[in-house]
Amino acid sequence: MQSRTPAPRATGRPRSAAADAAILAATRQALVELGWSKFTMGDVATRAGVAKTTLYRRWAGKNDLVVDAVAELFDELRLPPDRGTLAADIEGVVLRFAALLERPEARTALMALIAESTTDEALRARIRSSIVDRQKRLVLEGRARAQQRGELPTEADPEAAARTADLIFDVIAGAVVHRALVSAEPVDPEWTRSFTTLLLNGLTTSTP
Amino acid sequence: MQSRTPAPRATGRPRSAAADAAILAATRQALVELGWSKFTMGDVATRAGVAKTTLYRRWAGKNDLVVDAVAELFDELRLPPDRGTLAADIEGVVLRFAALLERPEARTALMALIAESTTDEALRARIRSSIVDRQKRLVLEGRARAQQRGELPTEADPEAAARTADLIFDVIAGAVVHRALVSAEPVDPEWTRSFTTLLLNGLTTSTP
Amino acid sequence: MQSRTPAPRATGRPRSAAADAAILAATRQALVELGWSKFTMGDVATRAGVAKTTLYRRWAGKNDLVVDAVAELFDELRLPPDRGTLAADIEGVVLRFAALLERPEARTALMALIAESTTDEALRARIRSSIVDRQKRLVLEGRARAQQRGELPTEADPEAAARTADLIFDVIAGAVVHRALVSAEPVDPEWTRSFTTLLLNGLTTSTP
Amino acid sequence: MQSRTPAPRATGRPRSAAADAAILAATRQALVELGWSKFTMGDVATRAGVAKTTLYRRWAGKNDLVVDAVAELFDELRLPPDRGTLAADIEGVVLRFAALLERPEARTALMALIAESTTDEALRARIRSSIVDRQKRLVLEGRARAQQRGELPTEADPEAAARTADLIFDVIAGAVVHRALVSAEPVDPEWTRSFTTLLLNGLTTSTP
DNA sequence: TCTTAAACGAGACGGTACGTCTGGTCTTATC
DNA sequence: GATAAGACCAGACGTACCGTCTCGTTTAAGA
Repeated sequence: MQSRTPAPRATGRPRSAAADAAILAATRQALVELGWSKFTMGDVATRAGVAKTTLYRRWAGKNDLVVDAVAELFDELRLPPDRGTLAADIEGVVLRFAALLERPEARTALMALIAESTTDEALRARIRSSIVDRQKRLVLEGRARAQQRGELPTEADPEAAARTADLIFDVIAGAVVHRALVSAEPVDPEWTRSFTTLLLNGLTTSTP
Repeated sequence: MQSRTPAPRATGRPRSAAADAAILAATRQALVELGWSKFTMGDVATRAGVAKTTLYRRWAGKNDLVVDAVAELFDELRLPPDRGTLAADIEGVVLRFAALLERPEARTALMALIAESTTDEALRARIRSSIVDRQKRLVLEGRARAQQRGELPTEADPEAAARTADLIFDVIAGAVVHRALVSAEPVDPEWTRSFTTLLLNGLTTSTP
Repeated sequence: MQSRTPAPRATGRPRSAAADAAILAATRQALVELGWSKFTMGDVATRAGVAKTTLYRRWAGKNDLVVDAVAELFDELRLPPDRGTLAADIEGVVLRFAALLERPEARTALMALIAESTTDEALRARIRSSIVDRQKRLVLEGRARAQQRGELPTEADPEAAARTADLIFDVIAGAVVHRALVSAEPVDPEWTRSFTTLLLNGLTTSTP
Repeated sequence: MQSRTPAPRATGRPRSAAADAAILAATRQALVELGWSKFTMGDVATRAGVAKTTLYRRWAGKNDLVVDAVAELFDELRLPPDRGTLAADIEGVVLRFAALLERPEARTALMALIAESTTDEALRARIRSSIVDRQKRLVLEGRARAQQRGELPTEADPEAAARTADLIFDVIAGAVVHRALVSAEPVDPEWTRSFTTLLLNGLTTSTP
C-alpha cells in the first residue's frame, strides 16, 4: 500500500492520513450498498468527505482503490489456533474464509477485480501480491503443523512441495469460492466437514 | 434463452433470427477484444450491424445479453468419450473445461457476471439455469460410468448422492477456475494429473 | 387536400374515409393536449385507432398532416353578416380571427408550421395555399362592401388595389397574431375597437 | 441572461466565459444551417468545441438556449438617428426590424419559440423579458420625439398612453413579421412607405 | 362467386437525438 | 503543495420517435 506514496516529500502540506482511512472505509461501505456496477468514484469521495482529486492523487482508478480496500479485509484472515488435527485446522480455515466471503464488499469486489484482471496484467499482479499470495501462508502453516504431528510426510523435493501447496490452495480456495458465490449455497459446518473428508481421503475412499 | 421471447406473438413483423445470432456473435467478439469494462452495448450493436433498440428489445441490459452469449459456449462442453477409468474421465473433463476458460470471452464474462450476481438475485438465477446447472450433468454422467465399472459404490440415499455430486462439482469447477483465473497458472496435463490424483486419493494418501 | 390522393386507383381495397377523419381529429386533439414539441405520429395513430403506416400512406410527415388538420379550422372562418359600416365589419372579422387563435391547436400549430416553413419552401407554399391565401377573400369582400357603401373609393389600378389588399391583410392578421401570441394579451372588444380606429383613421388623427 | 447564473459561487472552478460566447455563437450558426427542427444540442456542443454537459449546466434545454442566443441579436436593434419626421423614424425602424428578420437564425428561432411558448408559460415569460419587451422602447422613444416635434399630442392619461404604445407595437411588429414570414414577401422601402402612410393616415384617408 | 391487389393492424427494424451519469482532468481559492 | 469545490471533455447509458419494412388479415371492385 505504501507503494503508492513513492517518496516522502519534504515540502508543502502533508497528505492527510485520516483521509486515507476515511476513503478506504467509504469504499467498502459503498461496495456493500451499491455493488460493483453502481460503485462510483464520486460517490466514494462524497461519503469520505473528500474531493475527487484527493482520490486520484492516491489511486490510479477504481480498481486500484478497491484492491487496497479489500486487501485490508483479507489481511484479517488468520489460521485458527492449533486444534490438534489437520482436519480440524482445515475446517477452521475454510469456515473463516467463508465468513469473509459472506461480507458483501468482499464478494462483489473480489470477483469483479478478477474479471478486470483478465484484461489487465498489472492489476492481476497487484491482486496476487496484495490479496491472493498472502493467503498461501495459511496452507504452508497448516502443512507444517500436520508434518510436526506426523499426519503428513515431509517432502524431500522443495519444488514439488511448493507445487503441492499451490494445488491445495487452489482446491480449497476454489471450492469455497465456487460453493459460496457460484452455487450460492451456504458454507456451513456440514458442508465443511464433507469437503474436508473428501480432501483428506479422496473420492474413492471417502464415500462409505 | 427462450425466456426472453415471453410469448409467440401472432401479429406484427416477426423478430429476425439472423439478428439474434449476429448479436450474440458480436457480443463474444467484443468481449474478446475489449474485456468487460470497455464492453458497450452501442459497440455490440455496431458490430452486429443492428440498431441499439434491437438489443434492448431482446435483452434488458449488458448482463442478460452476456449470459446468453456465454451460455452458448458452455453448451458446447461435453463429457469426453469413455476412457475406461474414472481418473481418465476426470482428466478429460478438466482439460475441456480449462480449454473453455482459456477463451478470453469466457474468462472475463464469467467472473464479471458472478460479481454482478452478488447484488442481483435474478441474475444469479439466470446464470445458474443458463450456465452452471447444465454442467452438473457432467459430474452425474461421470459417476454413473464409474459406478458401472465398479470404481465407485452405488449410494443408497439419493439425497446424499445429490449432495456429494454438488460437492464434487464445486471442488472440480472451483479448483480449475481458481487455478486458471485467480492463480493465473496453466491447467496443463501435469497439473490435471496431480489434481485428479488428489481428488481420487485424498491428501493423506496421494502424497507418496 | 385531394392532392395527397394523386390518382384514383382502379383496384384493391379503397382507403377508408373514416380513417381520414379520425386521424385529422386525433391530430387536433393531440396538438391541444401536447403542444407541438411533444406531438408524435405514433401518438396520433394510437388516438385514431390506426396503424402508423396508414398515416404515412396519406401524409409525408408531421408537417403535412398538421397543415391539413388546421386548414380545416381556418376554413370555418367567415366574414360576419354585413353590419352596415366598415368599422363594424373589421371588428367582426378581427374578433372571429381572434377566437380561432384562442384554440390551442391553432396557436401552436400555426407558429410551428411557419417556423418550419422558413427552411422548407414546399411547406411554405402548402401553408399559403391551404391556409393563408384563403383568408384574403375576407379583406376583398370587406373592401367591396365598403366601396358599395361609399366608405372607400374604387381604385382604378387593379395592381395597386391588390397591393393595398395585401398590405391590409398583413396589418390586420399580423397585429391580431402578435397581440394574441407574442404579447399574449386578450383580443377583446376594447382592444379591437382601438385597433379598428387606428386602422381607419391613422396615428395622427385617431388619438384625440 | 444572468438569471441562469443563480448565485456567484465563491468556490470551485469558475465557469468559462469563453465557453458561453462560443456556445451562443455556435447556436446561431447551427440555426442558420439547419433550421429549427434539425437543430440538436449535440451538434451545438460539437461546433462550440464543448461537452454536452457544459450546455446543460447552463441551460435547461433547446428553448432556453435559443432564447439567449437570439436575444443577443435583438439587443442590437436601435432606433435610427432622428430623421426629422415621425414617418421617417417609423420607416427607419421598420427597415431595421425587417433586416433582422431576414437573418435565418432569427426567422426560424422566433416563430418556433413562440410556438413552444403557447404550451409553456415560463418560456413565454422568458421570451417577453429577454426579447419582446425590450423592443417596446423603440416605440416609446419614437413617440417622445414626435411629441417634441409637435407631430403627436401629449396624452394626459398615462395608462391610456401605455395602451396606445402597446397597440402600436403590436401593429408595427405584427405587420412586419406577417409580411416577412407568413406572406414571405420582401419588406422593401416601397412596402415600408405604404405601410407607414397607412399607419399615420388610416385606411379612409391614405388611399388617394 | 371467385380472384386479386391494395389497404389495414401490428410491431420489428436501422437510425438519431435526447438528457443523464461517470470517469478522469483542470482550475480556482484556501489552508 | 495538498485540499475542497466544482467546471470541464469525452463518451456510454437507456429511452423515445422517426420513417420504413414485413408479416398476416380484411375488403371492395372486377372477372
